[in-house]
Amino acid sequence: MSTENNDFFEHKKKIHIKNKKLEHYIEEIDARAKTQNAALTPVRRAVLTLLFLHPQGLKAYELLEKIKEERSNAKPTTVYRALDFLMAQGFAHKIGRNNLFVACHHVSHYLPSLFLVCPKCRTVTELSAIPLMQMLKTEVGNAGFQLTSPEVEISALCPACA
Amino acid sequence: MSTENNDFFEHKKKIHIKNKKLEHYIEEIDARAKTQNAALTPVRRAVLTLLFLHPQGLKAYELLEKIKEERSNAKPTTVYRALDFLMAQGFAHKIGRNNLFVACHHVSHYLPSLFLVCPKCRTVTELSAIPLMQMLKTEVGNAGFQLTSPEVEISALCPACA
DNA sequence: TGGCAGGATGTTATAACATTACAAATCAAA
DNA sequence: TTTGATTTGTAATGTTATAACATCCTGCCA
Repeated sequence: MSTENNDFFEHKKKIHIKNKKLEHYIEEIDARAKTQNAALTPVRRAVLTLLFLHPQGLKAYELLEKIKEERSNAKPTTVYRALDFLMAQGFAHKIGRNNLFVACHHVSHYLPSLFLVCPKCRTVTELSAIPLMQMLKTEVGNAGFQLTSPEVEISALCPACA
Repeated sequence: MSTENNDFFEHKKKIHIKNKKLEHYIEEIDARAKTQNAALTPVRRAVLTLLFLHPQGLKAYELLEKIKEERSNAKPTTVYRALDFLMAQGFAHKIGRNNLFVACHHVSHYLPSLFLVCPKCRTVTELSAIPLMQMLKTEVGNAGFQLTSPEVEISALCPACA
C-alpha cells in the first residue's frame, strides 16, 4: 500500500514532506555547500528544512522539539551546532532581537540582507533593497568601519498586523 | 575634611562621580521624563548613569554587578525593570545581537538610529546617517510596513580593530 | 489624619536561551 | 588498517530574562 501516491499520508509527520520548492532549495544549498567544502549532513539538512518551512522564523528550542520527532535523542547542542554551521555557511540567519532563526534566500552576501521583523506576529520578511544596502555599505565604510555581518534587522509592523 | 574639592576621592567608587557631561545628560533626561509623565527614580538613574559611562554597552548582569556596589540587594529584576523603563521611554536601547544595553543620545526617534556593533571589541557606535535612515523609512513604508523600533543594528569592524 | 490607589521596589523561584567539555561514532585518506 | 579530522552523542552548566507575589512609598481626597 505504500505506493507513490500516498507518500503524503505515509510521511505526514515527517520533515521530508513532498514539496517541490523545498526540494529545489535544499538541492541548491547542498550544491553550494559542496563548493564551500562543507557537508550538508542529515541533522543540518533537517534543521534547514524546518527553517525553510517556517518563514516566520523558529526559536532554537522550537526547532529542538520538531527535530525530536525524528531524532528523539536530540539535545540543545544538536540544534545549536547545526545552526552554527548553517550561519557560518551563510545558509541561515539569526534575528538577534527575538532569538529567531531563519533560512536565507540570498545567493550572495556581497550586500547585507534587510530583515523586517513584525513585533506582533513575529513574521520575518527579507526585503530586497539593493540601493539602500549599497548606500548603507558606503556610509559605514566612510565612517571607517567594515561590514562583517550579512544581516540588518529592523522591527516593523507588517501589513497584516497594521 | 569632606570639603568640596575632595568630593572626587570621597566618592571615587560611587556611581555618581563628578562629571559635567554626565550631569548635563541626566538632567536633560530627567526633564524629558517629566514631560512624558514618567519618573527617573534612583534605580533608573543609576542604571542610565552606568550606561552613559560605558559607551561600549553593558550586559544586564554586568549592570547588576555594578548596581550591587550601591544597592547590595539588587536582583536581576531590579536591572531589567529599570532597563524596560528606560527603553520604553526611549532613553536606552538594547543591541539584540549581543544582549547589550546602551544609553541613547538622540533627542527624537522620528528617524531610527544606526548602531554599529564591533564584533571584536564589542564597542557600540551610534552613527548619524539621516539620508540613509530617511531612505530606509521610505523603503520600508513602500513595502507596506510601519517602522516600530528606533534602532537599527549592524555588525561592523571598528576602525581600531580593523 | 487616616486610609486608599498606583506606581515602584524587594524577593524568590523558575523559564528560556546557549555553551562547555568530553566521549563515541563516522569516514576518508595514507 | 591505522590515523586524523569532522560530526554527533551526552551531561552538565552557564547566561539571559521573566513570573508571581509581597511590601513599601507617595499623593490624594474624604
